[in-house]
Amino acid sequence: MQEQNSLRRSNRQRTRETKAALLKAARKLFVEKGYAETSTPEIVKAAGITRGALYHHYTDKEDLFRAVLHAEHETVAKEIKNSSTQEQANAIDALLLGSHGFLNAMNDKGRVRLMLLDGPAVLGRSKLDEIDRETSADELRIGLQTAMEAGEIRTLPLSELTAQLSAMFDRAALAIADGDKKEDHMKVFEAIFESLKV
Amino acid sequence: MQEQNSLRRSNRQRTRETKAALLKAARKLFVEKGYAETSTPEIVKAAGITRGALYHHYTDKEDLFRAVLHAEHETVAKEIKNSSTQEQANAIDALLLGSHGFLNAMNDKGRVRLMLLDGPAVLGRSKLDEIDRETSADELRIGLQTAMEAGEIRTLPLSELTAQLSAMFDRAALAIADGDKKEDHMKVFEAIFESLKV
DNA sequence: GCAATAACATACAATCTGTATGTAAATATC
DNA sequence: GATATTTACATACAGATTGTATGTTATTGC
Repeated sequence: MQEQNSLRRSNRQRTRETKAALLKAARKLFVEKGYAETSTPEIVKAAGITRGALYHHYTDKEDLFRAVLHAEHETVAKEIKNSSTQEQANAIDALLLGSHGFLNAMNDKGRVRLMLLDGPAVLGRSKLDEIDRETSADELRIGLQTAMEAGEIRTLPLSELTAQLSAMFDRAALAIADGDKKEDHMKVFEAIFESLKV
Repeated sequence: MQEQNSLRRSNRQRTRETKAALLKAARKLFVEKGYAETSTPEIVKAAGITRGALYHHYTDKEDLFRAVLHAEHETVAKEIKNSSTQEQANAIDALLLGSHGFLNAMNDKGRVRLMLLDGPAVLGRSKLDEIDRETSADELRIGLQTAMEAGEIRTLPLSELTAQLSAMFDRAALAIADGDKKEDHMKVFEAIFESLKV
């Protein structure tokens, strides 16, 4: 005698809803208090489920964190994409526009903590970079590569240049979320991008 | 009837020795396993004391970590200083030499983890930057400032430039400790430093 | 309709952290 | 130089957290 009421959901739907609630609650708490200070009992309470469900869908707390970060990277990638709809004529302008988009998307203390402080410490840079490649499609690297091949910017070790520029973006985002002026950081970017010209 | 044997130590000496043993054991474990995975029982066991002593000398685990990081930053600052004994004629060369020194000093996976991954996550960038100012005397910033004032390099927002260059150094150190070639990162540095010329 | 499995909930064992309390050694005081 | 006070610990404890083991209920495959 099964309950044939409105609560009936397929397994796929149940999983989807549970995971969604879990991710939402976890993101909120990770953002507010950081990874280490957020407990799984807190998370599941906020999500309206139990720890049993959490450990059914994710292998451990770190795995849940990884899922949250993955979604966050996707969101940021999307926001950046939306912010710069039109194609840019040259590489430098594209870089500048991308920087603006990134800094705007990252202008959030919690998000910065999630992605730039806890992320590397909890998952390590390599796993983090992997998420980044998956979600952002390695946009910066590709952009630099095409610009290099087109002779628009100097030929330099691609991976290393990408890593270092990316590090600059991250640090700027961190500083801006902490009160720095976006414009001042952009001035530095402009100078450095300018210098990449052949 | 006091024990007048060789074990008699002044309080100052007791404290010094206990703290030293604690710092040494803690550093080793933090480097090997990271902050979160290292427990205080482990640390005190390795140091040959008890948790009571730890909590007597440091307010909590984070405070001990801060002390470890402080010492580490001092060591690195010293290593860099030693590596570049002679004064450089111009700002760019000084930057290049400093970069070499930094990357050499940081060529250690554990040290990188300690200072560049766990450090920011556990203490936050602001506290970390404070340690850096205390130990390195803000060398990079001063160097850039004098170079700027001497008209050797472009005038740009000083703090922001310092932060971004520092971020590049850090990321390069991280990547090199992870297997990247130092030379490739140096090529990028060279290009960017070159571009700072007026 | 029943077996098998997925999606949970509950209970448990092993830590870990910070604190409270107790003790011995060193130092200040008279 | 004996005693009081403070410092430097050690031990014991309370609360909380993590991952796992074990149940239970709902869904799905046959």
